[in-house]
Amino acid sequence: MVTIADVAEEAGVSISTVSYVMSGKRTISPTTRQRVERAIATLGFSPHAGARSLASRSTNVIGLQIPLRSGVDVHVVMEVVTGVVAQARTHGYDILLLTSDDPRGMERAAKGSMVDALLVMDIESDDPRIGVLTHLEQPTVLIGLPEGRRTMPCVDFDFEEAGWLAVDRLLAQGHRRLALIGSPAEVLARHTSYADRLARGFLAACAAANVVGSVHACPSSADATAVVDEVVAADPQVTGFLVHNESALPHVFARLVETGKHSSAKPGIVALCPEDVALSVPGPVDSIAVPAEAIGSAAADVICDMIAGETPPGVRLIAPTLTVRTSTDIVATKHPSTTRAT
Amino acid sequence: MVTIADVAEEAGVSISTVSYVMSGKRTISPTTRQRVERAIATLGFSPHAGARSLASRSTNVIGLQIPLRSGVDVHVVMEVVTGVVAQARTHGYDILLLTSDDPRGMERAAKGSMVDALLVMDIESDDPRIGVLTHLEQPTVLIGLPEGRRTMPCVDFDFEEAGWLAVDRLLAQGHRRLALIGSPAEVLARHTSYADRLARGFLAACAAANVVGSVHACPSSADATAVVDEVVAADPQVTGFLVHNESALPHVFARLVETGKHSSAKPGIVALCPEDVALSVPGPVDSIAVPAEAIGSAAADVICDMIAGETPPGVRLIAPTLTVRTSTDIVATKHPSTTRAT
DNA sequence: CTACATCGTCGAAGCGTTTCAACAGTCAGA
DNA sequence: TCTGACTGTTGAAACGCTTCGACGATGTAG
Repeated sequence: MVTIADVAEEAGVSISTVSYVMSGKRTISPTTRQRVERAIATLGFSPHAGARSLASRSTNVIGLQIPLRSGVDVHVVMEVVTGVVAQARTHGYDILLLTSDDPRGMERAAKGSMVDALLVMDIESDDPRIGVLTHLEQPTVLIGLPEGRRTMPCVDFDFEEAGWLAVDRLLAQGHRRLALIGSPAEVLARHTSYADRLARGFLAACAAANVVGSVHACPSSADATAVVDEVVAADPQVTGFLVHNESALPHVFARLVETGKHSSAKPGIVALCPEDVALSVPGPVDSIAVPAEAIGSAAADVICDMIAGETPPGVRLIAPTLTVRTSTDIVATKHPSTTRAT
Repeated sequence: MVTIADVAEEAGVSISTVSYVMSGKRTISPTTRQRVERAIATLGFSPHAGARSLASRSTNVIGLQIPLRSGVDVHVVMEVVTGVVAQARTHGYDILLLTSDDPRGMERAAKGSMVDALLVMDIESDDPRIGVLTHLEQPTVLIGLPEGRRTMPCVDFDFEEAGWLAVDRLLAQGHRRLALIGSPAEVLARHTSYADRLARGFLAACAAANVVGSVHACPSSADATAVVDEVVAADPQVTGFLVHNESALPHVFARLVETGKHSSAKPGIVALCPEDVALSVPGPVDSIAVPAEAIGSAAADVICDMIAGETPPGVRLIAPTLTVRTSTDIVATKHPSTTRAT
């Protein structure tokens, strides 16, 4: 292993000079800098992460808790992770993967100084992990939005607003009885933050417009077809559907087309999903994009800022955007950006 | 921060004694051990990972390179990751996420002593990263199977054998013209290891049986339907289909049912995908499970053994299993385990 | 020409572990 | 009773880096 001492010797300078060249924390003459940089290159030196973290009391690693629970949308999770990793790297941070849903994994990483900060996904409305997290020294950011007093910075897509936006669109198309075909039952049951907020926005918008709206759990499989049939059987006059379930979307779409509830002439669906999923369905659907990768990079930005000592933004919500595909004039209706602070 | 010195003082012993209690590398009297353990518990001590890695020259972290390229099956990737993380934890290892496809990310992690070993997914038949990896000090395991001289331990599902097995089944059902509906074109184009091997096994089995077999790329979207139509148009007599594309499966299934190529009475499909995907399709299909999580934990086992200094097994392939769902007697045909070594 | 910043560099003191060599104490065998 | 082996414990030396304080050398103002 090549150490900083080897570099120092090769360059004919002291160890501290090499260190200062690398960190830029002191002014160094151009000639010295060049000699050191050349020595680093020739020897292929890269500093020992452990030694560095011991001396500097920081690791340049962020712990990322990702959900393994059933019912979560892997596609979206992966995109969020992608966004986090890529953006964290631009700030010079690596990602340590934490998967156990039990918060002791995070505690272990934090107390063992393995990470400088924690990023937690798959937040529930009343998440039991938050208690543990508040006692840690490292800054923490939630991807999601718990209910009640928010003691911790949060980043997420504005699902509540997305509910309003979808209802707006369905109303504009003349629908007066709406259904939200949502996440699998287990996701709703544990009050996953995004599902709760979407339902809240959807129902509030329906109530505000004095229109009937109902929320339905839906499995991520072909059984989604059955759910559609049940919803229609329960209220045959339902004509507008907000679908928030990536895996179920193809099935729901197919069934609604079959039963004449959706066509390009008479559209009845707004899909809430990543763009490529909306495009992969055999026919046009209006959709609100879940900007999963953007959520990830926003979260990475926030947490890196916090590590750098900047004050966290409280809550940062990414505004939804509706893309219309069912009218002949294809337009992207951008919604005003709603970055709120708490 | 509470250090080992605090624990030592609290317990009334020396620092080294505390260290030996934790590592178990020396015999300690029961009374001392208890005192130390109590002190650790009261103070809530957990050792500083950086200091530990500096002194012991090992990090207890494994770097995992996961693919972000287009066309890969996120579902399968996630399951592999799950398996890796869970199994690595049982060996006391954490996972550092590396996502850049450029091998310099891995080099950085390795040379900076951030990881004790590397696990690389999404291997291509002639993977350019392997050259870089061989020059690293840390042991490396590939999840996948490159062609040619294998200088590195590999773990994977036996896709080649799966090709044979699928053909066996289709032949047994009386099919004589077979098609493999496979991965997206970009995956085939870059010669992703599993796609190559599956095609090889499939074609070899067809040739051995003196039967027509063809391989087709297929996008992971509703356009899969078009691919089915093209395949059938090109050779209307094709009756047996091996489908290896999780996202396309529902569409391919639907189209083959519509066109009368598949029904429970006259089955024409073998699906190669995770079990739950095969079960989510609206009707019975025979399937060969891709045991993604098992691949992940097998890889974790191998790499942990290597770190522990045990000799690697060369190549470890997990044998495929066919599950028959289209006959009235539902049986799992287990294939003889084929763990080969190179 | 002196006084005083400023600049570039260096020596050395940590950072919190692990682990080696050594050392008291106990015990069994001669 | 003495010797040697073994047990349980300890002090101190690494491990490779960051960073503080100090120190000449140079430039600038009085």
